[in-house]
This record gives sequence, structure tokens and C-alpha cells, in this order.
Amino acid sequence: MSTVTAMPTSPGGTRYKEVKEAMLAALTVQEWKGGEVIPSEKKLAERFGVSIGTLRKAIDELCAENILIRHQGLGTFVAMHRRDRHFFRYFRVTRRDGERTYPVVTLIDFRRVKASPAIAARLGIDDGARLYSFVNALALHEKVIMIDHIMLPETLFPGLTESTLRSRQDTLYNFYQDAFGINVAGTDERLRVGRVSESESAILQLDAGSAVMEVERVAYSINQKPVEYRLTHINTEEYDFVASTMKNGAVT
Amino acid sequence: MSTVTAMPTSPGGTRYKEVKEAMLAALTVQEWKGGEVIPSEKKLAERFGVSIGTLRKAIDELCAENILIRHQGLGTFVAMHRRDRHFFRYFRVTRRDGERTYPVVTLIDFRRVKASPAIAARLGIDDGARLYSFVNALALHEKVIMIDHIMLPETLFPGLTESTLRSRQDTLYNFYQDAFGINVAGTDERLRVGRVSESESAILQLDAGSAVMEVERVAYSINQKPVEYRLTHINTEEYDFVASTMKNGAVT
DNA sequence: AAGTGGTCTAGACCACTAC
DNA sequence: TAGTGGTCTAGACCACTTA
Repeated sequence: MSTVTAMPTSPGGTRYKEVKEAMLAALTVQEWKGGEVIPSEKKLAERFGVSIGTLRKAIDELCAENILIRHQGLGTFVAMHRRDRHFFRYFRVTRRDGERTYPVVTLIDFRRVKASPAIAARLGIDDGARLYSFVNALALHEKVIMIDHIMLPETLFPGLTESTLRSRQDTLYNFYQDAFGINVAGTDERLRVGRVSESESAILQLDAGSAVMEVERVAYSINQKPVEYRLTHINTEEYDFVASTMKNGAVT
Repeated sequence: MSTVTAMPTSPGGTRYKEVKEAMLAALTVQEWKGGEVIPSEKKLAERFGVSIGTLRKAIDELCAENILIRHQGLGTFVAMHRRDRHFFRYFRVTRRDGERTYPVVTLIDFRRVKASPAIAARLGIDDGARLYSFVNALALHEKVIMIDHIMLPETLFPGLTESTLRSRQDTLYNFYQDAFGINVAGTDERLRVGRVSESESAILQLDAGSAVMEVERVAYSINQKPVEYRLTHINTEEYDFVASTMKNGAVT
């Protein structure tokens, strides 16, 4: 493996930004994989030819973006999506009284399709490019209250099958990381009032054409490329979508 | 004026956290007001008895929380809400094609009420405490698409009147800061599908009882206290509510 | 030219984890 | 005890703004 040391591609003007980009490059080529320790600060400082303080500033930003995680006395790790740690960063549905619960996920459809122009545009791929398309029903407190339609470019998830998808142990984003080396680093979501389709109405136990919350999500990898398109319908009769601008999610 | 120098209240264990808390205290007692320059890093380092590097780390965090703003060569300023800078941090409604526009705001009601138990709980005040309550209609592209019901505790906004509210020059949050020294530092929002009331349906040009997006927002000050309660109804036929987890709002 | 914040250094010392 | 990250220092030099 060729280690990344040169840093001419994204100047940015400052040393620590260059170091940060070099580290992102090392992460995207999988030199350091999800969950692994990266070299110590001292070694990285030597490798990139900067002082420890400068190296630390680069790591500071990567930690702030949830790409790395520091553990005093242990080392710095490549952040891994885990049900018990980062799940609620991406799952923002809460019961009206504020209680958060893990959803029970059931895969109810899996197929291969071609990208429509709208979805191709969102994913930054060609019209008609091949996609995996599957549907999950999510239950909270033993009642299905949301349905996810998820689409993944085949080129990014080579060899994905319904059975490997079903047999995953942790969250979907953990699975992307583990099986395909894709680190979801952020999402862009657009919310609006939508209408349930006929097939969905049965699953959500709503009248056909009922109003639900519609969420269109594009997930981005650490290299800023779109990796997943998701359309979600939520029954918000008893649940809220939470959108806070503060770190400390004020517990009402 | 007594300057804040002692830092025993919130130990946190580290020097820079103490400095940060001391600076937040100075901000809440209005030693430095919105828009003003704060003393230079060198002077602040002397005042708090720390090195410049440590002082900088405290300011780094305050800048990351949008409380301070640095300007190289000029100084560090207390962030001021401005229509042209921070407005879209709190106004997250975008046309379906992604275009952002400033809303045209019209005050359509102003009164004084007593807090209901539900709203008192959200604002952390007593049941029945006095509130200012007013309603704004917001138009985008020359059509009213959202209605804000806003409630403010009288104790935090002493002497607020309909005319001072109407005659404000900039945004509402700029007004809070300018006229009452209240710095909105973050919000907590809960979204769901709601129904328009009869009076709203006329303004929004929707049928009575139509489904709209309902947003319940509590705004918090830099000292973590709730300062505003807001209930918004949005017609999302042509607009989306944007909720991104990334800094760089990916422009679709 | 003087003053401000922005970057970078080289090292000390502390706190935590593992063995 | 050795190795890791966490904090803090004291100062150099650069880039920007105003006068």
C-alpha cells in the first residue's frame, strides 16, 4: 500500500488544512478502516512533517465532523457507525413526549432499478444508471410509523444482495462502512407534507391518500460524494421529527 | 461596571473552559454588547491570567457556536443577527428548486396573554405568567406560505409594544438583541403534520382543515435559557423545510 | 507603521489506559 | 512503567486592516 504523504492537491493555504485533506485521502483509500486506530499523533506529525500542535488542529476538525474519535490513553480511531452511539444523529424521530426508541426494521422489498432523472441528479450519476432499491418498514413502540425507500448506486455497493442486507448485524450505515468501505459523514434532508401511496397506507394503517411527513434525504460520504438516496414517509400523529441547531439536544 | 475575572462557578476542570464560561458571563451581563468589539486576545489573556493559546481555544469554541466572530486585522466581535448574514441559519424554508428568498413579513395580530401550562413548560416559566403573543404572516415570491405564532415572556422583553415591534429595522432576532440584550444562540424544533385553523386557511389560501407542516420552536439564549416559543404552519406545496447535518449546505 | 487575529512551533506537564 | 491523547505555555512569524 502506498501511504499518502504528499499534499499538493488541496492547498487551502495552510499546513493543517493540507494535513487534514491528506488524512481524508488516506481514509477514502481505506488506508485506515472503520473502527481501526490511526497512528499516534507523534508518528503522524513526523509523517506529514509538521509539529504536533499543527497535526492536532487537523485532527480536531476531523473529530468535530465525526470522522475520527479520540480516546485519551488509547489512541485516535476511525469513527464507526454504531447503533448505540451515532444512531440518533441520523434518526431524528421522537415520540411527542420526547422519548427516543430504536426502531424495529423490516425489509419488505428489494429490487434492482434504473435511476430516474430526478434521482440520478440527486446522486450525481447518469440517468438510467443501475440502482439497488429497497424498502424498510420501521416500527416504534410496536407500531409501524415510517417507511423508507432507499436507493444505492450499484457501482458503490458492488455485489449487494438481499440476503447480505438482511443479515447485517448493526445499522445500515454501519453495514455500508463494514461491507463497502463507505463512510456516511452527513446528510441533506428536505421535509414537506406528502401523501401515502395505496401500498403504504395499508402498512401504516392510514386511509389511502392520508397526509404524512415526507423526507427526502441524500447521504454524503467523507469525500463529499452522494452515496444514498432515501425517501421517507412518516406518520406524525404521535411522533415528531426533531431539528435542533444546538449540540446539547435540550430535553424538554 | 464590575468586570468578570473570577472563574470558580463552572470549573469544568480545564482553564480554557473556565475562560469560556467567564466570557459567556461577561456577555450575559452585557459587558460586551451585540456588534461590539471585545478586547484583544493579548488583553484578555492578561485579564484571565492565561497564555494566548489558551485564551484562543476559549474563543475558538465561542466562534464555533456563532456567539463571537473573528475578523483578522480588526478584532473579535459579539455576533449580531443580521438579515444578510445569519438569517438563513434560522429560516430553513426553501423553494422546491432550492432557491432561497427573504420572506416579506406582515404583523397581523398582537396581544398580551397568559401562558398555558404546555407553553409555560416549554419556556420554563410559571403557568399563567404573562406573555406577549403576536402573529406574523410570511410571504415568499409574493404569496403567503407560512404563519408564525410567537410568544415572549414579558419579564424578558419589558416594555415591548406593537409599534416598537413594527418599527424594527432588521430581523426579529436582531431586534431582541438590540432592544432587550437577548442573544438567541440556538433553537430546538419539532416538526409534524398539522391542520390549519379556519383563520389561517384564509390567509394561506387553503381549504379549511388542510394539512400543513407544523413546526414548534423554542429559541434559547447564550445562557441556555428559553426566550421564545413559536408555532409555525407552512404550506409545503411548493416549498421544503431543509434540515442538513453538514456545514456546507450541499446545493442541489 | 502599529495593532489585530491566524498559523506554527517545540516542549512541558497531566490524565488515562494497558501491561 | 510506557504509551497515548489533553492541556498549557511562550514566543515567532505571517496576513490583514486602519491610519
